[in-house]
Amino acid sequence: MNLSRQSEPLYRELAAVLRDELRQLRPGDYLPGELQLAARFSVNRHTLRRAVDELVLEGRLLRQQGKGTRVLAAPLIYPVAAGSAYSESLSALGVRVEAQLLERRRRPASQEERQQLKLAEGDDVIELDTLRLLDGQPVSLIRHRFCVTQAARLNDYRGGSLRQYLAGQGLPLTRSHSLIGARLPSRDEAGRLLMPRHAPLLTVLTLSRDPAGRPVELSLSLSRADRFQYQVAP
Amino acid sequence: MNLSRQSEPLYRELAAVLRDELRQLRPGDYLPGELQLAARFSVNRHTLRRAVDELVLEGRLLRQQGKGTRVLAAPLIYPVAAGSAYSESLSALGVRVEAQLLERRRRPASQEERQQLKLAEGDDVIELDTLRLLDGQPVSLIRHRFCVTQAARLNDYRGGSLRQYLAGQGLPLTRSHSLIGARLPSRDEAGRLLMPRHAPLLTVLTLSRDPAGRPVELSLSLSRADRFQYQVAP
DNA sequence: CAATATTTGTGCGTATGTATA
DNA sequence: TTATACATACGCACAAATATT
Repeated sequence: MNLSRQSEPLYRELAAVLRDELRQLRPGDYLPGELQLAARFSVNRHTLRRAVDELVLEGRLLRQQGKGTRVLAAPLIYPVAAGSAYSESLSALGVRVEAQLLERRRRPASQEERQQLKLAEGDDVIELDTLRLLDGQPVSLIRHRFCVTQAARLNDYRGGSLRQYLAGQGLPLTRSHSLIGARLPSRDEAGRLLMPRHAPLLTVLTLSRDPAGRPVELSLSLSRADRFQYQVAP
Repeated sequence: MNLSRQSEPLYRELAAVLRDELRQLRPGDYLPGELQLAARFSVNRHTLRRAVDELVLEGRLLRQQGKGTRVLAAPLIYPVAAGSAYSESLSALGVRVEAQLLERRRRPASQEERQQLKLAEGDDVIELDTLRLLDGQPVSLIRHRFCVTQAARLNDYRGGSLRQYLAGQGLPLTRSHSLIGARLPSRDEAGRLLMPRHAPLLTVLTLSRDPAGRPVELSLSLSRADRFQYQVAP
């Protein structure tokens, strides 16, 4: 096979060929070994690895030392309306929504938390970490922080829609404002979301208020940008 | 120098050392050459390059073939209110805002454009590409698409705030809804924004309407996520 | 202007370490 | 234990972009 195109380096030519061939494979399939592929294309293993690097960066492949290199599921975007609850708008689309409670902590509030939630120095916050799954695939990692005055209401929460649960407890929340950004995941976050470290996260920091307008919850959601977009509607 | 490694690979130890030393340098400074650095740490040039790769991935360094490797400016976040015009909210913060018109095209509308802008089959759109600079640094790449009926109004636009210009032409626009996501830049986009290919972009697709409520403009903005966050306020 | 040096980019070869089956 | 997979690290050579003489 002749990979002579001018101007493009060999490893990117290779990446293009592999990118194309990936479409013949199903998610979860393993790529042939690096030595085998390098031999097939008659290139050095380093060069083959560089080509594979490109596809890993693009989020198409997942490398696992000792096991092999797997094809990842094709990205799917689930638009989400900002105004409504997370779960409702999605289940309306026929998507299976799950939420797992990962951890529950109580600790002193940071300065930013005190400012946003109008807390006094020395106050504690309750922190809940949850993982959101859409159709069984992890999509968002959410860190909720509540005033400690709401602790009693949160005691029995075990999973599922947190906003629905709170509404049932007599505490309907409305979003007050959000700050949206993007960054790369930490090693830990990438692990929990089963994503490559090189694919971006969409970050949404939201302050929510109770019906009386008091700030109650500060949440930071980290979502796989290849599975998720955030919709702002009037 | 002994880079004792228990668990951490050499190139990441090196990256940590370099990351630390970068704080002594000013943005725009050049790093010593690769051969020089490799010699100083007594490692192979590949290993040194791999360490530098890490910092390039993190957006701290910019490589330029034939010139050298430069230290980039520390990330700065400019929150932007969704409701107001891009320029106003920023110049209020004392930031120098510029907009360059890169390109102007007229072409047939795509299906999505016809649907969003309520156009008929065969209608054309006017497409303007602009580059936004904050304090002289490129931050956003924006693609504006207008109904061809607005063509006359756009003829004299050469740069600066597009919304302000249009308001002056008797066409004040208001945002109707936005879809926010994140992805990695293409090679071309990264080049125009002077950013590494591995740092994420925040993408905002916005539909704007004229005072009568008619959809007039569809814009897609691509912003460096390390310089930009999007704020949604009520 | 041309020639040359410097700097990063690409590619090959080899060896060894580490995780997994 | 052994075999196989990916991970790290060394070496050398040349190409391409840029700067300098």
